[in-house]
Amino acid sequence: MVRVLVVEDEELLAAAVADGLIAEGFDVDVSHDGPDGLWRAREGSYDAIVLDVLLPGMHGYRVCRTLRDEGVWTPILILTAKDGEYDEAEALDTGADDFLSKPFSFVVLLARLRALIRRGAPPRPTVLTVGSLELDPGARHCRRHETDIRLTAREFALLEYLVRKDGNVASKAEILDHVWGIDFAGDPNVVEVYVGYLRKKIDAPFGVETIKTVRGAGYQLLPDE
Amino acid sequence: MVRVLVVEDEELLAAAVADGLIAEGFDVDVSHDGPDGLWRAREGSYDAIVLDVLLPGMHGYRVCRTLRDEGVWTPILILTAKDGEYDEAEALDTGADDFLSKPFSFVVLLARLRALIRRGAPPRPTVLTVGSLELDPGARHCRRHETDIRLTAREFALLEYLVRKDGNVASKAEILDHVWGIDFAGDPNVVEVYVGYLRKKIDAPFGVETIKTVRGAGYQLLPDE
DNA sequence: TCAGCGCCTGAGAGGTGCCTGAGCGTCAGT
DNA sequence: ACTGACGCTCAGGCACCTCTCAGGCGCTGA
Repeated sequence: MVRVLVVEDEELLAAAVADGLIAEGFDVDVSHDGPDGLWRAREGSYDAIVLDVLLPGMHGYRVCRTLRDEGVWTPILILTAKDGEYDEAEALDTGADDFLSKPFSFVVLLARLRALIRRGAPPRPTVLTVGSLELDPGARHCRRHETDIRLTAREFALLEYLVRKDGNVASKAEILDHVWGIDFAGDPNVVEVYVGYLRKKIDAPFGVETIKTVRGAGYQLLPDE
Repeated sequence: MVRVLVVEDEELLAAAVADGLIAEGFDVDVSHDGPDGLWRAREGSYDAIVLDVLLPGMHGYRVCRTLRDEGVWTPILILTAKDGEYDEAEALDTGADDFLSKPFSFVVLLARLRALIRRGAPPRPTVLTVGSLELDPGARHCRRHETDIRLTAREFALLEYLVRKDGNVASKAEILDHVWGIDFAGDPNVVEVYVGYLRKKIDAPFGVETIKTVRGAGYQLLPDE
């Protein structure tokens, strides 16, 4: 079963596209605004996404860019009403895979969508590095200096968050929100505890100190070399 | 060095495109007719091909189709003077990866070409392999070390999904969505049970452990050698 | 120098996720 | 109807993970 997500706020157009795709044998979900589309797309279980640029709540380009930044590489086809050439270039630069300007014919949409799905989500070099530390969120691998490091789910999530902060300081509240979830009601001390676990695994064995405590502000991950 | 082949018979246009691409740092070869373009493209050492449809000697669509039939999956961008919508669909169906109708702007060509190259040539093997494990989705065959392995439909679907993940971790929810279908309402424990079945069939008899459990994240299939 | 606060850490209880064997219903072939 | 293969559910058990707690350390400002 091929699953497609259609993110489009114009009810009529969304319904038309969805019906057409369903008639072609696709399994279609429809979302009507940016944040909701982003949320669904994040689940990562779609084979392709049709994304409008003018969306309530969040611009299509931002949805696209956000997904790519989070390591979601589901093929994305951007729909836009503008047809200036630079828009097209811009769309592709945000990490979209294809582009179609309204008004478009359903036949073209279908052909392009099929081409995207046939091609599939390309395996990208998703490995994040900070100094000698390498993190592969897809494969859930972590290594430093050719040495594999075993991390638990929480440890990995925390480290990934710090890595994506790219050297900036992450406050404890921020970490709690993103790694533990906004509904976490427990002791904020967990963060300190888990930072401790991480230091024991990714710093201490290598004689480095890359997770720095910024007293009163939070934590930051710095390169070791 | 990124190598691009431009197959275009109009001298002026070919020169303009080639010069522009060279200025952008690409290594460009130009071919002026169909058979010659096909011949060069067959060498397979290009990262992308820009292909006109109206060519002396051989139509661009035939060049494209022939290459695909021969197993050459270099990304191809088709250029055409016609702009009827069905032409576009047709171009993509011959196995092209993208499509641009003349007149086009160089900025767009560049953006699209970059997108194609970034994406790379999608590997389309009929037989998937992970280490010594071979999987033929078409024939529904599975073997390891010359030994045929009998799998049930579900087991095969699950294994195929894991293989296609290419070493990345597949979460249980994701597996349920793709292998059992999004409307599956039963016990998520089935995944664990079927992973157990697979391990008994493809790992245990060969003394290897290729299906790894990533606690809190999912499962991943790794090569055995 | 001292008080106070923020951070670190070791120990441990409790919980969750995962594995497995047993067993039931269904369907196709005999 | 019998048999076997298949798909799935269920419950027990284990290992590991997650989080709490409390004592102690060290930085900071008065």
